[in-house]
Amino acid sequence: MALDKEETGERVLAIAEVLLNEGGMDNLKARTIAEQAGISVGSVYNLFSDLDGVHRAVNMRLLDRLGVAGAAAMADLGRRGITDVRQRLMALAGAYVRFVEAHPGSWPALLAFNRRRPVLTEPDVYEARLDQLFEIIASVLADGGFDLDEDTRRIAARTLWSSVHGIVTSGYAARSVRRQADEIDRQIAFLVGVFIRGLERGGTFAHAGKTAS
Amino acid sequence: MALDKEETGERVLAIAEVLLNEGGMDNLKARTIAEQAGISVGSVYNLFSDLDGVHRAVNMRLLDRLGVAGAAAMADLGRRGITDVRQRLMALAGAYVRFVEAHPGSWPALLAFNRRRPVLTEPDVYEARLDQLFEIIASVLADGGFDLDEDTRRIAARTLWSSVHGIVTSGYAARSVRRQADEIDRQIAFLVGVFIRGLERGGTFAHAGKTAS
DNA sequence: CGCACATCGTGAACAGCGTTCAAAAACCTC
DNA sequence: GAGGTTTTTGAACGCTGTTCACGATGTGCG
Repeated sequence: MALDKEETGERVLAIAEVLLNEGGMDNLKARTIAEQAGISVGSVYNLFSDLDGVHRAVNMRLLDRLGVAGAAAMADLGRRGITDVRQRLMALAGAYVRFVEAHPGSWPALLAFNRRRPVLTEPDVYEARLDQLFEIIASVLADGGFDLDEDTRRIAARTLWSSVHGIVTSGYAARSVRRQADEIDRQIAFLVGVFIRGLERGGTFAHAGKTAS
Repeated sequence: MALDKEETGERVLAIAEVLLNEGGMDNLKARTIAEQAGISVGSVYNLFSDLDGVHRAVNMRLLDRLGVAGAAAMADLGRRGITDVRQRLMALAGAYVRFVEAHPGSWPALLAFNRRRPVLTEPDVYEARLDQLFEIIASVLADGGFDLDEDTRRIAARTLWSSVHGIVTSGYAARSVRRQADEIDRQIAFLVGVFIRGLERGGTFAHAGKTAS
């Protein structure tokens, strides 16, 4: 008819993302996509192998957008001449919080998706996009004058990311909706504060992970 | 027949947990439960309102077991006369890691379940069980000689929990299966180390969560 | 014991889902 | 326009959660 294959694919992805965002994973239905895109069910399976394929593609877009958000937050601070480590880390965390808030259904769906398909979905692509974020965090830490070797910086960056991620996801699974934002902000501020203080003290962090048997 | 209602319910829950643990949420099917429990599909709906109801009940058992695991880890250390904060926090984190490893399907299913049903499932019961864990962490912090007021201790405990939780969940969604355990252990050790150092420095942690607009 | 009533277990039936695939339509190429 | 190729279609299949009339099973009472 009018649109070529790629264009229709983009439209399907846009529709799929809205569906995911509004109703979570359960809301991503082949028939709904087809109807809203003005194509038949079969055509959806012509463009993508699976509904999982559609979901994967949406997830890629989300990860890209998250990377852009993080880089933009850093660029913004750079433009304003802010180099304070705390402010930069808080800005990154804030960018993540805003990103999650802007994607209330599709981001949880991404997390649930990864949980459902353990390692079957080549994680290379996923991890590559996440590495971009780790790089940003690591570079902030590198500029903080903490005297960390590269390996420690790598662990520190990933630990920070995982922690913020945990705070946000635990926070949104918590009780009242009103207190969520407050609780998340406080925990993030606390985490960043403690983290910076801890790093400033220097010393080695290489302790074996083994715990009581 | 032979078993009374409650007993059959327990059997259903045991079967449901095995199903969840082996195949995740998708593996919890009414017909499978009925077949394995030797009852009819309708009877499942007689014992529980929904499949969600079954899942909720399984989740309660999991949370109880997690609480027991945490308390047991503390009791073990107490029995051995270990009062070092680092060791106690590492033991708690280790207990959580082992718990997640022991429930490779049902624990992710619990997390995904909470994500799917935002606040509809009265969170009171969930939160009450989690509060038990926060209490344990907070009491460890209280014994650490950190000079924290109660509110700060509360935030610190929840932040620690959320962070460890984030590390574990991010870790198991990562690339190679072999490196997962190592990466998780290293991040946890790093987090606990930095946290303790940061707390030891004292000072106030009350910074507004507001970031760059 | 017999009868009425309540309770409970049953599985066929329904609506909805992801996915497939023979056929139809559309599109090329000569 | 004919012949061949590609794309689109939607009916059909097997599976899912959930329901509900029906029959079985218990329970209380005269």
